[in-house]
Amino acid sequence: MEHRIDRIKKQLHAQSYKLTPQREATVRVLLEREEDHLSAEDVYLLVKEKSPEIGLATVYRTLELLSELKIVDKINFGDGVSRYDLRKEGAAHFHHHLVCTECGSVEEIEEDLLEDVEKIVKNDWGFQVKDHRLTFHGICKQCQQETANTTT
Amino acid sequence: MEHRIDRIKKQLHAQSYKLTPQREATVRVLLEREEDHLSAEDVYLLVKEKSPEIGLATVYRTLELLSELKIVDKINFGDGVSRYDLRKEGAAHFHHHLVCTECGSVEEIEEDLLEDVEKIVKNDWGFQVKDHRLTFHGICKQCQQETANTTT
DNA sequence: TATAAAAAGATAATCATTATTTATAATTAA
DNA sequence: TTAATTATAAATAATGATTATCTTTTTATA
Ligand SMILES: [Mn+2]
Ligand SMILES: [Mn+2]
Ligand SMILES: [Zn+2]
Ligand SMILES: [Zn+2]
Repeated sequence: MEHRIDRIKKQLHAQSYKLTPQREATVRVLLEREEDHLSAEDVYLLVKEKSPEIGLATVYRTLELLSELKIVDKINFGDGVSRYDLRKEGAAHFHHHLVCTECGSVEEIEEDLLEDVEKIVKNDWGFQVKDHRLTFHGICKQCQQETANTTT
Repeated sequence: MEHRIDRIKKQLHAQSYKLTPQREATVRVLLEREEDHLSAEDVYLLVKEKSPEIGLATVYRTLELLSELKIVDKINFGDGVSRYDLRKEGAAHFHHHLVCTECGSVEEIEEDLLEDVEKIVKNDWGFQVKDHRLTFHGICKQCQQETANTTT
């Protein structure tokens, strides 16, 4: 945890931004809930638990800043709010998501899986890929099993 | 054009919805601007040119309905508005997009390209894929050339 | 034709996000 | 150190996309 915070601190300093107490509190929430996909409001409420004096606008500003620095990725699952997701340490690309249309669960895939596709995009379209967003919609393992059980 | 309209009419009827004049006008705009990625507001303004009496809420309702029937796909490029994209005829999955971070252009890829990835998702995660969203962010061919020209 | 249901129009309400304005904390120059 | 300068935060107003509501119109059905 402290190691990750230090790393992020350095990334901020490299662009001459400071890791203020409010920013640190926000980053800590993101680290603590790394496998979740929190909205700005979610982050705000969680930060408030430890730092009740923080303002919502500050959380928005911090998330915006962290997005610019590619420390977090902004993602949209189509439910009307943006969600913020810490980039995995040292990852060049954003990771992928499996969204279950039955139960709403979100699983993460850290493996790249797109090397071949990116080669095709490069060769056939002449497009130089910098990043990507890949989300699969479907039915998660658990929901499949539950359906199978109900049917039998 | 008329053929596509007929097809969509049947898809609506199959779910006991009607192709009202307002819905038809909306669908015609989507067909005429098939390679674009229009927001609800964009669609509204274009429909108004031919059918000035239509209301914005009706356009929203129609786009929502067409989304439910998988005639259009709702997509979000992170600029604060939802965009609506006609699904290619007979396509099982949504097509892919190349978004240029320099000029903002959006290219479409109709080829699937994800067969292998979906197999891995199925086998390794037990996730049954129903649909997907894949967007690459990067630099389009033209912008690359312009940069090259400027440099030389 | 009378009645019921579906859809549309008009517009108000909601709500996520952004902008603004004022206050506070950190840096820098004198 | 003290006085500017700058960066950041807090509070809150404004914006703008989307949704909800309420009334009217159109379409289907008895
Ligand atoms: Mn994630
Ligand atoms: Mn498209
Ligand atoms: Zn599930
Ligand atoms: Zn470009």
